Amino acid sequence: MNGRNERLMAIRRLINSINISSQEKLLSLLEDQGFAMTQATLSRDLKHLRVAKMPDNNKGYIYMLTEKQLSEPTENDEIQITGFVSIDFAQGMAIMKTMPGHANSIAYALDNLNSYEISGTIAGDDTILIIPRDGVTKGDLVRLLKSRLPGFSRELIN
Amino acid sequence: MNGRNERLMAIRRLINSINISSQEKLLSLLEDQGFAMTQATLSRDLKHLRVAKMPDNNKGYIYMLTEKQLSEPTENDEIQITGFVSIDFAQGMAIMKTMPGHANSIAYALDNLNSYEISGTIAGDDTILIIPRDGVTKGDLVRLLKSRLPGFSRELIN
DNA sequence: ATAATATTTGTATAAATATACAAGACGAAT
DNA sequence: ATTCGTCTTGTATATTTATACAAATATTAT
Repeated sequence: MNGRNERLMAIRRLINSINISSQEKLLSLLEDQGFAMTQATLSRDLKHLRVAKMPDNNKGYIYMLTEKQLSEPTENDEIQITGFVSIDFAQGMAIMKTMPGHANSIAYALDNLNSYEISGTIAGDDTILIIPRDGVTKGDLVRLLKSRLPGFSRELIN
Repeated sequence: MNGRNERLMAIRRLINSINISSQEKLLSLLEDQGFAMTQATLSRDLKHLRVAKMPDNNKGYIYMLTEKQLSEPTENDEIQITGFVSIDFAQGMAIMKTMPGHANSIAYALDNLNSYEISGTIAGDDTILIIPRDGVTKGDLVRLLKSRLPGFSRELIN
C-alpha cells in the first residue's frame, strides 16, 4: 500500500517521542493521526522496524527503537543538592554512587554522623564504600541514611 | 530467597550466550541448571533485570540484556584503558593492580560500563577494588572485562 | 490489457507474557 | 516465641502479542 512507509515513520516518531507501553496504545495514537490498521499489522510493523519492548524503570514497559540508540538527554542534576546517585548493597557492604567529585564530601558527612551503624567509609571520586558494623543490616543502614542524611531518598536503593 | 541472585545471574549468562526466543525456552534451560521456578517468576525476573525482547533478523524474537548505553567511544577512552598490571580475586571481590596513577581512569571506565555485574569500584592510585553484585562469579567478571574493556587480556588474571 | 507472482492486510485465534491475589518465607523488633 | 512488615513466589487468569490462513492489493512479465 501507498501509505505504508508513512505509517512506519509515524510509528518511529511516536516511539521516539512518547513512552508507549502497548500496541493497543500505539494503535490508538496512530489512528489519531489517520492511520487505519489493526493490531496484527502493527505487530508486523514493529517486527519489521525491529522495535524492542523493554521494562521501564520498575514501572511498566516501553517500546524502543533499537537500530540507533537514543542519546540520553543530559542528566539534570540541579535538584541533586547533595550529589547522590544511587546506593547498592553487596558483600554485606553498601556501595554509594555519587556525582563525580562528590564522594569525599559525602563520605565526610557520613563519618560525622558518628553513627553506631557505620564502622567506616572509603571514598573514591564518585563511589563510597560504606562498611557497616558487624550485625548491621541493610534495613538499618537505609533507615539511618533516610533519617539523618538530607536529600537521601528511598527510590535510589537497588 | 537465598538463591535469587544466583538465578538472576544464570538468566543473564544464558541470555548472553544463547539466542532465546521465549520465556518457556529460557525456563526449561534454567530447569536444566537446577532452578525450579514458574513462568510468572521468570517474567518478573526479566523485568527486574530490564531484559528486552527484540525482533531478530526478520526471523523470530530474542531476549537481550540492556545495559545503559555508553557515550560514544573516543580515542580518549582508548587511552584511559591502558595501564593494567594484574587482577586478583579475593573475598568475592576483584583487586585490580594498575600502573601508578592509572587506577582512577580505569575505574572510571569500569563504572561507565554500567554493567549489572559490577556493583561499584573504588580506586586508589594503583589499585582498584571491584565489588561484584551478589551471585556474580569470577568467571562472570572476567567475561565482562574481556568483552567490554578494550586492552584487557586474559593473561593478566591470577 | 491479462496472467502470474509477490506483498500486505484483516480476521480469528494461538501463543506468549504480565499481574492480581493469596500464601509462604525471611528478617527484624518485641 | 510472636508479631509485624517486607520481599518473593505460585496459581490462575487477564492482557498482550504473534501468526496461520485467506483475501485483498500491488508488481512484474508477457
